[in-house]
Amino acid sequence: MTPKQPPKRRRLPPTERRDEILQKALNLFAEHGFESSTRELARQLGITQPLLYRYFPSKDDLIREAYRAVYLDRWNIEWDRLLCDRNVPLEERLKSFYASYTKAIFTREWMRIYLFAGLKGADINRWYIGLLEERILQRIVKEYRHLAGLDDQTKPSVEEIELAWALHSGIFYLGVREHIFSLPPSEDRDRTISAVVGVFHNGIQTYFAKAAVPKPTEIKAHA
Amino acid sequence: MTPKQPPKRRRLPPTERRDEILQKALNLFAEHGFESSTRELARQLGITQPLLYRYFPSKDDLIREAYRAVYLDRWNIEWDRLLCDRNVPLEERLKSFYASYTKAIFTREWMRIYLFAGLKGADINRWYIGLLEERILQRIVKEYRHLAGLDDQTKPSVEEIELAWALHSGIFYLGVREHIFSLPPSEDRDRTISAVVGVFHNGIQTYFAKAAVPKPTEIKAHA
DNA sequence: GGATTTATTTATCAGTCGATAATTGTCGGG
DNA sequence: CCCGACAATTATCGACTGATAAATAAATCC
Repeated sequence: MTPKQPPKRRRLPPTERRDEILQKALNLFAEHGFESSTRELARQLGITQPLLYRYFPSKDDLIREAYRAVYLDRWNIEWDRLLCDRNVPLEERLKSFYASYTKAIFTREWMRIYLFAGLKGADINRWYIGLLEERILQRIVKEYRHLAGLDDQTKPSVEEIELAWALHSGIFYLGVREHIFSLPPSEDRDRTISAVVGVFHNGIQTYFAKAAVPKPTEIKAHA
Repeated sequence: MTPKQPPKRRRLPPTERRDEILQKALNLFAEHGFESSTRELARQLGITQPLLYRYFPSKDDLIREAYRAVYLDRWNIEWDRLLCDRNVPLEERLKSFYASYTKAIFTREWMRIYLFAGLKGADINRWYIGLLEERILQRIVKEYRHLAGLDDQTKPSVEEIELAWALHSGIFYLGVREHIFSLPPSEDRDRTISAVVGVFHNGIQTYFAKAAVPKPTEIKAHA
């Protein structure tokens, strides 16, 4: 037998302890918001509350680190490249992008911290939305303009971006329903995404067809 | 001159005071969440904190009243009737429904309390979503089935409801962007709604057309 | 106009919050 | 084996939380 009792104090290398704290803080913030107490956090970690202050100067710093872990570390730089690959049909590109995107962000931590931060007014949130518009939504519009035989270099109009937003939020809200409102998750998310993208794809082409170079008798479909 | 000073104590009839408190509580909860302190609430009302407890037995009761004011009092019973009126083209019905719906709920109070409540896990939230599915989303699906010449009596499939959800959230998220993420509001909301509904309308008809009674030469879509 | 009612205030309690200073105990290097 | 480094603890502060009981003052009634 090993009579050696586990020591009352578990002494860890600093980086390890720090990671442990951050991870648990992420869980806690996601579950109960940023007003979660440092004492509850310490309790769940099996440590004392003042120890937190050895690794994070203040609770606000801990919150900022939580933001970073959620927003920065989960953005896949492949996404916008994937959307541009014109060797693949656009509808298919969108389906696989949203399959990948939702796989990355449809977690309890990401979804809930994203909304808690939004309600709190954290400006990192507006920054993220800017990134989204620039890298994803504008790209989607440009690809559809190209598909419709329109100029795809000019900046998308406000209305076009709004349409891309509608597609995006239609899919994003699947995660909201699951993780914010605690409704049962979709049985087959990719299939749902497929259907939603499909409907959008058909509808948006009609939309752009109306705006296309008007030939008196016919409208060109696609190149 | 009227030398009569306003009395140090403003004595109000109970119902009036109660309404005043509830209204300010709504503002405060919407802005900073339900952890807003009763002292801050009293301060903004120009009264002392213990007075609140004469009108609401506890803070939780005050929160529940806030829910009620947001969820119950803003549901327009005309909405589902409006969606059924087959004298009006469906696309137009949807546009005017969403113009009316967003006019009712796109307020800072409604939007933010809705999401705060969701994150808190309030079950009144799931109840509201149930209402939405039953009265709005199912109705929309039925109307499109009817339009496509399909049976509109059978319960909508999961996928059909998901498509209605996608439309709904696409529009709902306009309010999220404005009131949760503090982005500038749409310049012309009704116009945006029009475009979104339009795209959906065109897309969904293609979707249902595929499911319609198949002509001999056509091939049925995804089996 | 004095008594009664009751809306409102003052005073206060027991917990909890984030944060700091001083103390303790575990581990690795000599 | 002991000692220094430092991870982790204990003790504590002042501010704030929701809530209660008792005192006060404004309106109403006779």
